[in-house]
Amino acid sequence: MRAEQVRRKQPPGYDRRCRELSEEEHAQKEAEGLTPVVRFKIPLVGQTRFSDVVWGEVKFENNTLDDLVLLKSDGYPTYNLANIVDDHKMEISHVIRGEEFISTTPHHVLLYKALGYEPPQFAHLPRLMGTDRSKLSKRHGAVSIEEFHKQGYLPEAMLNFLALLGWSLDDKTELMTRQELIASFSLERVKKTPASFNREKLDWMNGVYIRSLDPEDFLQRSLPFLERDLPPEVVRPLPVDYIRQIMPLVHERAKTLADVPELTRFFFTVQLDYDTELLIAKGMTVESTHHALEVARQQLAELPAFDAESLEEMLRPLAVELELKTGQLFGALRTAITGQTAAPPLFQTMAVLGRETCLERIDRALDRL
RNA sequence: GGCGCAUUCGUCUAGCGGUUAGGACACCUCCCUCUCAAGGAGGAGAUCACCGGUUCGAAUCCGGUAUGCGCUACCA
Repeated sequence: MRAEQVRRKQPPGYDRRCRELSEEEHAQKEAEGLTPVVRFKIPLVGQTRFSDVVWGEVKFENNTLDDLVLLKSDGYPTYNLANIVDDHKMEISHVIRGEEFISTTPHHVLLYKALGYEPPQFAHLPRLMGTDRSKLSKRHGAVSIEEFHKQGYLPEAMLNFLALLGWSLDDKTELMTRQELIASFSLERVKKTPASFNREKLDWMNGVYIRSLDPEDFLQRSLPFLERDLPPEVVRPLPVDYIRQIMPLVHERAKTLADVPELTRFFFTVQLDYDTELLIAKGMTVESTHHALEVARQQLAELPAFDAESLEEMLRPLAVELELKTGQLFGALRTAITGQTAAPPLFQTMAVLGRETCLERIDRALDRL
């Protein structure tokens, strides 16, 4: 019947053919072996209205409502019936659910009344959509909260971000703690328009929350990600005391906890893999780079204390001595020592890595040139 | 097809009759600076989907159009 209606471009739905069966007709159908369902006889005229915290006063014409099934042919109640009875028995005061239920709400209201129940307060929330305005689904952008956790997002950042989907406090407040959220959230300020996920903004917000973590907390939360994502050749268990020295160097550089392994990888791997070209800073040649690294290597080997401060006190004058810009000398050293052109501050990085490792890496860079 | 809802900078949004249409992300410039970040200071970016109407005055109220979305099960 349904297919037929669609084909004829008729509104699909129950045609009420059995709404007014007589006793005889009823008996006859049963004699034919038909197992009936029980439907809700919706009033044919008038309108049903209810007030929704988000939607305001909502009004539906009764003649657009169809006679929904209350009891299935197997005798079990449908969701629509069970839902109402259950909510009533549980003394539910507020029904807060997705906007897609707004259309069936008048049926529910009518049912509450038919059963002599007092309808609860309704609040229909806007749907969440993907960045491209498409519906969020498992195969399209949407991920479970566990998935976000795996991707390195902090629970407190997620809570803050999610709260802002479909709701806002005012025209400027964005960052709110859990307590502030609890204190200021209100259904009245929830909007009807579908909210959509802005991943870039989530990344930014997560970064804000990561930076607000105290060092030890950041370390503890990062550990599982390091265990999971650092290359397999890095020996486990990971040296926590060593990591404790590394973490402050990448703390403000991580947008997610999942970034941490990538940002710190060179602290753990023995073999650095990089393009030799990267050693040669702008305005320099193979020769000048080789010379600079050689002199630096020699002085580093003799430096009394290998800490960040001493390193800086030694390397800055060296740049002048070599007639190089600091960026040129430091750039060459950075690539030699980290294998990257973008990395945490050089002196602190060197201090954490230690003299032996730094010298080895410079030697290896010299071999390449 | 029917019913309902929505449409404001690139993006997420504030706004509920009178605002220079506010904020955030992203972007650009400058400062800081050994790179990258972070931080600071600026900048650009919106004829408020379109067409009418009401009003002294409309992003805000009312029609219509367009587009998008939801619902339209013997599923929950």
